[in-house]
Amino acid sequence: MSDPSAPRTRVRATDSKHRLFTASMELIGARGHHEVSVDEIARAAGVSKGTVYYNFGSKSELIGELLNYGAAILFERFERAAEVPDAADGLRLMIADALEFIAEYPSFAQLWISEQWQSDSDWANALATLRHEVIALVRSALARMAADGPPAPGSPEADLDTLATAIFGAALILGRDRLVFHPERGIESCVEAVMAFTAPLR
Amino acid sequence: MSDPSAPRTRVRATDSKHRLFTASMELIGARGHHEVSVDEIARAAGVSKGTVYYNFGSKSELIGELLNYGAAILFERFERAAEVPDAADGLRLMIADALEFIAEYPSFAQLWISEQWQSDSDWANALATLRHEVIALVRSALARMAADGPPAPGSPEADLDTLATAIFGAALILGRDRLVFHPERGIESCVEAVMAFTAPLR
DNA sequence: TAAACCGAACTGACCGGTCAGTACAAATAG
DNA sequence: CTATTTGTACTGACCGGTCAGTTCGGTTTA
Repeated sequence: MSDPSAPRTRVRATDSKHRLFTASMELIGARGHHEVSVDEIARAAGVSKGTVYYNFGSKSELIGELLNYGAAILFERFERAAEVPDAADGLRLMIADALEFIAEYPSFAQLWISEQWQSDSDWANALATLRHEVIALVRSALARMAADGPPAPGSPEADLDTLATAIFGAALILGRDRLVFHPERGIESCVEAVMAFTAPLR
Repeated sequence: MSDPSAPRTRVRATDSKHRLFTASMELIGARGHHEVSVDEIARAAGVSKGTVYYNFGSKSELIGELLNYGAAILFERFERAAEVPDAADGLRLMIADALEFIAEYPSFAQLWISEQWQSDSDWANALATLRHEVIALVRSALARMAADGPPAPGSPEADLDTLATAIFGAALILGRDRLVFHPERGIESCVEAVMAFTAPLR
C-alpha cells in the first residue's frame, strides 16, 4: 500500500472500507461467508488483516454493515416504484428492481437467502426487519390492486400476507436462480412469472 | 449407501445411521451445518464420534447422504401426486406434500435453501439434480394444465420453465418461512397462495 | 467370529481476533 | 520557522481456541 512515486495528491483518505465491501461482496457471494476467511478478504482488498479490525470490529460486523449497505440501496430503488399510480405497474416495477438488484449484488442475495431463515444467525434481527418491510411493501401493493380490481372475489382467497410472502420468495429465488442456472433468462420473463401470482386479483 | 456385496450381514444392527440422520437433521436445521460440529452430532445421536466416521467417511458425506435420504422421501411422496388425473389437483397435492415435508424435515429445507445456489458447495451436483427434477415435475403439471385450459392464451405467456421455477421458489420459501415467522399459518392457505401462480393457465 | 461400536486421547491445520509498533499529516508549542 | 505532540490509518506477526479427522485397545451384539 506504499506508493513509491507518491504524488502530493491526497493519499485517498480511506477507501479501505469501500475496498473491503467490494472484496467481501465478491468472495462471499460466490462461496458463502463461512468459506471465506478474514485473511482472504483482506488480501483481496489489498489491505492488511489489522485494517479489517480497525474499520470493523469483527467479521460479523463487516458482514452486518454489508447488509445495511445493500438494504439501503434496495429500498432506495423501491421508493421510485412506490410512487407509480397504478398498483400493478408499481408492483411490476418493484419486482424488476429487485431482480436487477440481485443481479448487481449477487452476494447480498445469497447471504440473504442462506441466513434469513437460520434462526440464530448473527444478523437475524436485521434480516427479519428487512423481510418484514419488503413483504409489507408487496402486501400494500396487493391491497391496492384488490381494491381496484374485482368487487368481491368469491373464491376463498389466500390472505394477502401469505400471497405477499409467496411473491417475495418467488422473486428472491428466481432472481438468484437465473444467475446460477439460467443466465440467458431475461428479467422480463421472470417479472411476468412472478406477476402471475397476482392474477386472482385482476 | 451400504455395501452391496455384503448381503450376509444383518444391515440393521443398532441403527446408528438413522440416529445420526435424525440428530443431524435437528441440529443442522436450526443452526446450519457450519455451526454444528461432528462431536456435537455424535453426542446428540448418543453415539461415539468414531461411529460417525465408521458409518460415513466424513462430515460432508454424512450431510450428502442426509440429502439423498430426504430427497428419496420427498420424491416418494410426489409419486402419489403424479397419479392424480386432473393436473391442477395433482399440482395442488404436490405443493401440499412439499409443505408438509418441509415442516417435517425443516433442516432439509434449510440446507437446500442455503446451499442450492452456492456455486461451489460440496453438494452442488446433488442439489442441482434435485432442483432440476422438481422443476421438471412442476413444469409437466403446468404443461398439462395449459393443454386442458384455455385454447391459446393470447398474452405473451411467461414460459413454463420460468413459471415452474417461480412456483418451486415460492413453495420452498413459503414452507420454510411459515415455520420460522408464522407458525400459525396453515398449509392450506400457503397452497392456495402458491396455486395463485397458475391462474393464467386456467 | 466378525462386524459394529465405544471412548478417549491426539494431530494438525486453520481461523478469528489481538497488539505492539510504523507512517505520516495536521495541530501546537517554542 | 523549527520542534514536538497528537491522532488516524494501517501493518503483520502472533496467540488461543476450535474442529475435522485419526488411532487404537477394548466391548457388545447378531
